[in-house]
Amino acid sequence: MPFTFFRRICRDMDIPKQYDPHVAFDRWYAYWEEHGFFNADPDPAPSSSGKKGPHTIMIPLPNVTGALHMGHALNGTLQDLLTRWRRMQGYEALWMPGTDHAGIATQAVVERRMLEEEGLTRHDIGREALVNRIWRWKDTYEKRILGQLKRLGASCDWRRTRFTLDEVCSKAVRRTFFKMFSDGLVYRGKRLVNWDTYLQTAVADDEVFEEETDGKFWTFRYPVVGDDGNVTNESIAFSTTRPETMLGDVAVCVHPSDERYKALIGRRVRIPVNGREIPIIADALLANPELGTGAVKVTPAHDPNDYACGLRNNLPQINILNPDGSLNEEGGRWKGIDRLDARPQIVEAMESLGYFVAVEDRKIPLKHSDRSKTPVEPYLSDQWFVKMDDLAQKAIDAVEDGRVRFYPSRYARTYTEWLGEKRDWCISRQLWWGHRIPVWSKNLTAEDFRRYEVYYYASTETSEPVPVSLNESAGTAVAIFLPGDGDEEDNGVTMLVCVDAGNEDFERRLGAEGFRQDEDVLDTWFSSALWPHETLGWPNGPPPLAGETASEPSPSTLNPQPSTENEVLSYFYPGSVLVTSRDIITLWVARMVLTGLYNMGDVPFSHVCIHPKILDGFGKTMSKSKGNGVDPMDLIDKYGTDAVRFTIASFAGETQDVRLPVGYENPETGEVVPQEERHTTAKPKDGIKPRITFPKSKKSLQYSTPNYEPDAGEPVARMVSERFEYGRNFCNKLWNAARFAMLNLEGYTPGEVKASELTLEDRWILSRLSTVCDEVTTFLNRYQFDQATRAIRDFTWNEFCDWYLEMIKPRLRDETLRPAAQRVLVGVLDNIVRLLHPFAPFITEELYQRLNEFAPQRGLLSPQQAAEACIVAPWPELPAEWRDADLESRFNRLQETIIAVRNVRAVYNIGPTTPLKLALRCTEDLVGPMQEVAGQFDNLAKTMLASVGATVERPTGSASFALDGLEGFVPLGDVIDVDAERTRQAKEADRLRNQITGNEKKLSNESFVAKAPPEVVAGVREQLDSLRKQLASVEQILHELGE
RNA sequence: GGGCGGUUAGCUCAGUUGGUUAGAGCGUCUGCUUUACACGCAGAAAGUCGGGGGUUCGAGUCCCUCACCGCCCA
Repeated sequence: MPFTFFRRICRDMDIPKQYDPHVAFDRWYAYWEEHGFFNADPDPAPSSSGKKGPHTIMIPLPNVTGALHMGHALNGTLQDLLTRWRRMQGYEALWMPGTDHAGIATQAVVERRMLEEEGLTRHDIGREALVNRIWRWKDTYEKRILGQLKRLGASCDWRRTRFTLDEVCSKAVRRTFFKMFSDGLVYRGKRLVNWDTYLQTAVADDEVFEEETDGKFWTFRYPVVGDDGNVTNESIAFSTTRPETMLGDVAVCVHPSDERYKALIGRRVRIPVNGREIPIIADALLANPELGTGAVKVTPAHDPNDYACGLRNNLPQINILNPDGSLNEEGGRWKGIDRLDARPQIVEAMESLGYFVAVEDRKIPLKHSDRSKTPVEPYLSDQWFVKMDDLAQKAIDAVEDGRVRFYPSRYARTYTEWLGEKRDWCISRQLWWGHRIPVWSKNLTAEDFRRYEVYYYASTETSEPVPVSLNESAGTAVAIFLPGDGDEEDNGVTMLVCVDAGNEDFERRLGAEGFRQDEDVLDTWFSSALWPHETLGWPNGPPPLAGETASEPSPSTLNPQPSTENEVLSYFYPGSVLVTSRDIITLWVARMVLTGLYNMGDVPFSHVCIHPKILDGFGKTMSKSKGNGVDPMDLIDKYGTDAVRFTIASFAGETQDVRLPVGYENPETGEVVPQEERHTTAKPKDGIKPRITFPKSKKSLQYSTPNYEPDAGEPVARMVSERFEYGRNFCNKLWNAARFAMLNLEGYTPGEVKASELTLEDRWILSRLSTVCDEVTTFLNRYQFDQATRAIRDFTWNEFCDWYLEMIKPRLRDETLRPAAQRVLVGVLDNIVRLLHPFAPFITEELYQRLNEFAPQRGLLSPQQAAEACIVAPWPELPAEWRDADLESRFNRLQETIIAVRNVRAVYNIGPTTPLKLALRCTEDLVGPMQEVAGQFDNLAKTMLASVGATVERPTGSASFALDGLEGFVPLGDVIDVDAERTRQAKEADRLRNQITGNEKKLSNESFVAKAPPEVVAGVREQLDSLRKQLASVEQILHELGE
């Protein structure tokens, strides 16, 4: 058993001076997993278990295309932080892990690699073989991704890990599609898409990027056709960057108010390269009289603006391209030639026909496919759509009425405005990797038609065809009928049948009858939209947990209602909060809400926490493909998980994205060179790979960039970012504070601490601790992670370590005072450790377990048995009565005094071991308190409080300071440099005078006194008073120095 | 073109509903092996809050405008 083993280690081993994150990771991650602390299950007895109920977070499923990057590390850290925090608060906290098949991205990566390494295309190996290869890729990366999450400390319920293409998710996808199809929400239609001619698939708008390319801007003329059908001398000129699209032109368009062309509107022109006659039309939206010739050609099938114009003006759509980018039969003599090769030939033809006008070079913004990096073509193709009007409206309502709330709230607008467009969702992708569209179709023969005519009439008797359920399949298949899409003139009727999951027999029967399943797969977002409920087992009941034997899958039935027997689903749905970055609010968040409402009748989560993005040192989004990315695993290697998490959490504020400048490190010497932009774009030149030069060690090393792989065996400079020293140093500080405490716990006994045993510093630290616990809870409630980290860090370092620990040292050396000091110390430390656990789980578990060894019973202020582990220890909550503003301000006065003495020491360059004396002149009410803490002057400033009182005289040869209601004198004898001291005091006097003038000005301003709130005016008066007193003291000091 | 966010110390960022002298970490400078910590301790220097205009007794904070950077949508 690892724990008893650890007990032994603990006794026998000294506590090292430096925290070793790797040791802690190895020890505790396995321990947590073995004890099942990550597992979340429905609470069978919610009324008596003491649990606060469920807290559910669904991971924004990383896609299996590649490894995780800094963005994922931030995203994962925040989710784990929330999960651990809620778990400690007593919620049944579920963090659901899983990965996404990421259709096009993954297929493209595998295809590209296959082509590079083996020279094969997907058409060479076929659908099944390609899909098998992608599954192997998925297995590799899924493993890697889950491993990365674990190294980040993720406390996911790994038993519930899902993959969007696994059986559970597939059934949910299939059911949703079937349900939507049955409800008439899914339809097939033509649409202009971004066509990747290389991958031969449509790519979504967010999968294309624009790049300036060198292009040409041609101007041509089309001759106007006379009434006799022959071309006239008149012509109309237009410009284009893609001359080949002339083959698909269906009109020439001018602005209705353009005087130059008014007379031509309604007449016809002839396209010289194919002889087609097309009209000249007027359309104010498309033609801009200010641009070029003012006339534009209209190619609805190959340009989005022209497409819209075509719809407005009832123009035909002529597709001129084959899927591979070559021209089809519309290309005439260029049929079969790639459109880019045909382009110059068509220009030449126009020129020889005499219709060429001009050409100029021009930079053209051209859309490229993110996946293949080749230019995309606007292309008209058959696609499947989901009708958005009603679904989108319900999802908008859910945000507007507050059932779903965005943090920060401004992001709600991104969501509602996008959904408000209610553009139908194109859900088909021409890919092989994904959920195949479960629709079978056939152009019905006369015999087929007789068999299905009942359904045909049922479906088409209404003005708009409705889906009808087929009796042959026990209601698990529905059909719609469309006008035939065969090539023949009279092609009758096409029947489309959508089949629910689990009806393979019926699918086979359809196949036997000559029905063919749609080749396309569904958009990846269609399956990830179901993530919040499909992972919990909608619609077939709780999925088997990994490691358990799978139960028989329940038979699929046509039951559009959510299963009421699935207690996992009913307990954990709806989720609590979705944590993500803003770029997928529309693509994913909106669609999850929409499908959640559709399938479950309820929103998938009540909060959406939008966190910043991590940018590189130049303000660019970090990505592996840009070469500016930092691998979080490298950072974890170097700084440790706790440090990376704590630093990352400190980034996560509400306002903006975070720049993360990085450097390259020479692993041998540790020398770091800051990254420059040229490093990210450098490419091998003449076979020589770029190197980073390290000026100090006079070495140069290769480094990894996406542009090339370092040579095998070469030492490689690794990427680092010194900002993570923030977290590392803090962890080490905590470690050593705990180390100090444990070294001083010798002889600790648990026991109640009586009020009388509490010293000033005890009361102060308890007051501060209580405040800080409350603040951190509040910040986390608002997802203000940066504020939470700051509150904890400042408290732990600047208050607990810098003051409290220093102040109790004398008591820990005193036999009689030690027991109470130990009890308060260990109690405070225990709270700090628990407070920090969600941020830095490993160091806190390590310390908590060590504390369990030294002081298994501890607490504020009466001892209790500590929890088995920090991960399941209660979240700190301390009495509000401990917060004492008055006491804190008295304590601040003490701190200020000590700082002033230290200042004297520093200014006069007096070593820390040289004892000093201090005389304090102060008001009567301060005499007692100052005498009480006299020991602390000695302890914290090596200074003896020689005298204190209202009438204390300034000893000659003293360095002095003046605080509010307090003057201090440090006799320095010969050490004092009178000139230096005079300069110092004169400077202080100037500073005070400036402020006094400022305040006097304010008070002499009548409108300030009249209009500002009275408490503000009073505050200024009070301050002025105090400043004047301080100035008087300083002037007195100066006066004495002058003598 | 529309929308959102940003511009505060050399760098990276905080700065609640307007109200004392604008903060932190890193870096810089000075001193320190002070029995938890040099991944540390004690000090110090450093900002015309992007420019301009306005509202107000009072603006880093609210309004207008311009410039630049980033993202989203067309």
